[in-house]
Amino acid sequence: MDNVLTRKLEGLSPFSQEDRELLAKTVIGERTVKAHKDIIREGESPDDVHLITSGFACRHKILPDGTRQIFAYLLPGDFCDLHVFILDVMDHAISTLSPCTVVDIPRKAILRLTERPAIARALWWATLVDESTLREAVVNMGRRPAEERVAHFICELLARLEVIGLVADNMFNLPITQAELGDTMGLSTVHVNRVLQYLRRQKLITFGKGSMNVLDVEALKRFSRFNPNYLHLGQHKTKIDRNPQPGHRT
Amino acid sequence: MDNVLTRKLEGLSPFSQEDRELLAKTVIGERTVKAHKDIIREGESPDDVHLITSGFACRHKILPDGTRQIFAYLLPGDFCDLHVFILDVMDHAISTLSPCTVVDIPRKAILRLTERPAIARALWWATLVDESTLREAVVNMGRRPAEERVAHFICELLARLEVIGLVADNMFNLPITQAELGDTMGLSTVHVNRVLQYLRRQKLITFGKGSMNVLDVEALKRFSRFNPNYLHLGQHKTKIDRNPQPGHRT
DNA sequence: CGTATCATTGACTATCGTCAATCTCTGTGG
DNA sequence: CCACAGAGATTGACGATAGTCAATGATACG
Repeated sequence: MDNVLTRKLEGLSPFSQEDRELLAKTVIGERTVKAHKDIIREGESPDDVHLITSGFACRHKILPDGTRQIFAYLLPGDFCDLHVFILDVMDHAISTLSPCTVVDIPRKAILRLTERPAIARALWWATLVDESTLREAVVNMGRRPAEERVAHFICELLARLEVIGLVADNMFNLPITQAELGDTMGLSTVHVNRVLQYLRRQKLITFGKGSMNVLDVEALKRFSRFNPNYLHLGQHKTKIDRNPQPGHRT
Repeated sequence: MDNVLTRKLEGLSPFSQEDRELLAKTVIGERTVKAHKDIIREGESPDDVHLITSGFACRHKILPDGTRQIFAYLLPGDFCDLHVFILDVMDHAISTLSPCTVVDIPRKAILRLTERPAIARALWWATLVDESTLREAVVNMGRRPAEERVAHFICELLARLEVIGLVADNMFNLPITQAELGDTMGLSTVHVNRVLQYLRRQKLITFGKGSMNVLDVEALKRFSRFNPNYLHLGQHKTKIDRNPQPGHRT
């Protein structure tokens, strides 16, 4: 049974047995972190790199006026701060949304990983997919009305969680509040609530008690014009993109 | 006289004479591209990497309904598509906003660059700064009202252009239309116009005939709560951040 | 000049935010 | 077992920000 990191990185291409073993040896020493705790704060420059192995965390910034913007969800298999190798300090914070387990990986171990070309390439790939996901977040905030925006976000989470095996029957754990969803989508809590009700009325989803249930995947994808290309799923051709959207032209 | 690329990459740390020479040898063979032309289209996987050496280009996506979202400005010294080394295809397009000059650099030449540790590190750094800038774009779209959003964008451009020596007297060339500004900020053309008028009335800027003039830099930074940390300017401590904003707490 | 592109304006609308109250749980202490 | 507190979800009323539409200016270019 491979760990989440291996599973995710093999999205690009399969590893040799040695690479897989090295990865397994590297991902050891899980610790638990409670919900709503900081893993790294803005301004810090941690010695270890942090890998989420279970639970939901997020990258976010808090503005001078106290409002918050979340710009990325970190799921099991995601690195928090590979970049601190190069950039001196964190320019944003990383906090847990739900209880998480985290592995602290020393810089040295990461350097050892990057000596293996296949792994180095996979890490590079993961970074680029993060960047691509961020670009889509800009599109989402800039050009989609609230209903589509939230729907698109749900499609993205569904696709990403499916890859790491955390979706069953189009349903997944999402133990976050509507206020946190608002901080993610750039919407007020009240408006998030209205949007969720709309999506429920449309029989697209149900959401409550920390669980998201997508009732009609195809309709949700159509509604939000979800095109999973930007996730560069590669090997992971799961059912989420077996029916690619034809280009809409109006 | 160093080229724009060298000048930009030395923001992290100075290069040896050999590294500087290698960079100079690599950046040869400029070609001109007219305004509003695609440099790379979505879906392509170019053989060469493209470096902007003068003019403004942008990363953008066009949505099914025809609306467009620009999510990054590419200035002289910026690479368009270093990532196509790893990701198979472009998930977005890159087009010129103004007339540009571009250097096409073959994959091989890039590989030769990355054999020099200092250069490899600098390229890695540049990629991470791009990502950080993208994060700030999400914050900007999600949590700032239109006036601050546009003001913040102007501060960012000012800081980035200053580093490469394209600002004189707080004034810089910006030959783009208000519609393009709208596609950048997630605003309608009409609203961009209203916002620009507001900023003019406040005596913060003037903008017209392809030229942006920041009348009161400090006031503009204060107004948009601009904190340049995310640009990781490093060596480039120019006057833009000689007066860092104290943390506002309300 | 005539045309095209961009900037500007006004009137109207709609999306979304704010405020404040209420409701629904869930867990806790008595 | 029940009352109560606290967190989060939900509602309604209202206002503000930003979009749409359509007309009008301004400028540049052939």
